[in-house]
Amino acid sequence: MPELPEVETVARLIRPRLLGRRIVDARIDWPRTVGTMSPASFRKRIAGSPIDRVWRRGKYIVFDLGPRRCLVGHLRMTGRMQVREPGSEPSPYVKVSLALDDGSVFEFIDVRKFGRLILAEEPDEVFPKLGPEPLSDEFTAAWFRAALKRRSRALKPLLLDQSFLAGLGNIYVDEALHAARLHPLRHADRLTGKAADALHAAIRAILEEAIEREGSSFDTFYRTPEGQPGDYQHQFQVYGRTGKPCRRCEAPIRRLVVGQRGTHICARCQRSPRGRPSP
DNA sequence: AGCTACTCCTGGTAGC
DNA sequence: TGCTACCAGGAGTAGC
Repeated sequence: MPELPEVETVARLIRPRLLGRRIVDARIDWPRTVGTMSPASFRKRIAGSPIDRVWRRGKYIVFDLGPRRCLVGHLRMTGRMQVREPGSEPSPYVKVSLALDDGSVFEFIDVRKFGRLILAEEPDEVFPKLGPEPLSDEFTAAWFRAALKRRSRALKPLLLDQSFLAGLGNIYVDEALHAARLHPLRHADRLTGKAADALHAAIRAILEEAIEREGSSFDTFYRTPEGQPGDYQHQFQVYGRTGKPCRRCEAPIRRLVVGQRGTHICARCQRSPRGRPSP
């Protein structure tokens, strides 16, 4: 599922194809994708809009479309965005198409239809409360230490909470916790400063490397807008490696369920909150 | 505050 | 081979 590195990759790859273009028309094949606005209204309002900027916040991609108009996209589970050349065949599972002034077409593709592409005046109308960007200067080790101290929740649900920290999802949370040798059920306020710093460093390092590798493509869904798979899945230490040996200690990777989410750990490297290896 | 349960979806796969 | 049942999960919401 697309998380911060995948979303950042999408933004980087579609940006040069969109900047300076103007949207001339829209086609909506699945009305829910554009939220509560009617397809007719969406089409009428977006036509003629210039694409001034393409940026990312957490897992959202935002298209600034002139004064007091923007398009806010979220890929959720299986969403993709791409810009196809004039005259080329439409992709399967396209939910929204935006015809651009050079003949190319922006496509929002989404097999499971969870993704959204919302037209609004300001992004804040669409964004829920979002925590800091993990790769920004705001996300310092000191801030993270203090923020963890204020929360009693288990690390896994806390790190998945976008209002705490924006951009992490199931994969990168599991990877970061393993890198920092922390069990997903450890409680945030019980971490030592050293452990909090290790987690902070792990989150940043993993996200940076994943972006460098254009994200992860562990199943048939995620592809970069150029149609290429990402490369970070080869770096996975725990995610999707149930039963395989931990690359650090050889113990088999275990899968558990935490907060309805599949969770992957090395029971030897990541000690349970009780201080014993997980059952 | 933070937990669980439920909802939205459908391709892939396990089991028969 | 062909069918059915179930799984994956981000995030919003409801209820406790």
